[in-house]
Amino acid sequence: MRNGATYLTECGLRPSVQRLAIYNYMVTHPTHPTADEIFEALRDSIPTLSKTTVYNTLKLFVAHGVIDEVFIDRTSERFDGNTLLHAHFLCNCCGAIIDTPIENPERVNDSLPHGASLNKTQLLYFGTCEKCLNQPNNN
Amino acid sequence: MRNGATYLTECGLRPSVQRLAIYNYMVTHPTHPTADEIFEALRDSIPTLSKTTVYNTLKLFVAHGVIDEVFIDRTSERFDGNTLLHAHFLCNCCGAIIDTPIENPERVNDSLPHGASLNKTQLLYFGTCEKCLNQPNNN
DNA sequence: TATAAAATTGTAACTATTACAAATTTATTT
DNA sequence: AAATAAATTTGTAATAGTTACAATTTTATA
Repeated sequence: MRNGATYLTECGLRPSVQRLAIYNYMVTHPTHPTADEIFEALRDSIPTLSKTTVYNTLKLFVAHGVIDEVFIDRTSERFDGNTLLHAHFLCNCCGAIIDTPIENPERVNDSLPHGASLNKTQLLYFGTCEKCLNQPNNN
Repeated sequence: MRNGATYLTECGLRPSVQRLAIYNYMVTHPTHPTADEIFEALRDSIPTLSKTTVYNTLKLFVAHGVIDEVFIDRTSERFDGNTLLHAHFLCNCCGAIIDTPIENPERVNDSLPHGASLNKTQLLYFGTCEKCLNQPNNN
């Protein structure tokens, strides 16, 4: 596992206590957490932590390519410590966001508009996950 | 072009003046408008129109499959009168949302999680459109 | 025509996010 | 080491999109 402080420094960001905690939370929780979830998770270990800091830091991380934002949930911003290309599946039943590898990554950007330059691709699926399908109550 | 009133009726929705106006706006404006844009565009012809009605109607349309919601813009809900599978490109420069055909539609759902059932797919691109690339000021 | 159901409306509330200025921490210079 | 400057964090208040809700209006049914 990559050293967080070193990595933030490499990305041009000073590895403050808050930034490091947020970064470490992201890489150890591949659950696409919201700012509020991160804030609640870290406030015990950093009692002075402000929610504004969490928002600012996440935005800063996205701007520096440290993390990604996933647009799969309109109710809250969701962040992803894994910046490598992969697809996301949102289960409409349990709300889980599941990562999946993209089967044909060399083809996923074939549908760009003519002449456009590309910064980011998101392949999003919405449906019901296997677990929920096997729980008869939920259907 | 499909008759709006007939289509709404087929979808189990009463074709009120408001619903018909919103539906007609959607099919004649493939710009992925927000609720507010639709409200502003229709308030002249329907002076009593309420923004709540626009929101409610759009949500109702989505629930009945009359239109889709596109998750490409986190600042506002964006709606799409074209419910056939296609990709979306958001230009970070001018804000335009461009439709593109999906080149290999038979492969776009290959990356589903194991055992999951699929309701909807969204293939989103973010970048700079050809027009903005050709305007040196913006780069 | 009377009654019931559906749809619309306006206001107020809600929630996620951002703006901003003050306070704190960290780095740099003297 | 002390003083100064820069960067970061913090808390509060504001913003904006969306929703809840109850009242009103419209449409359908009896």
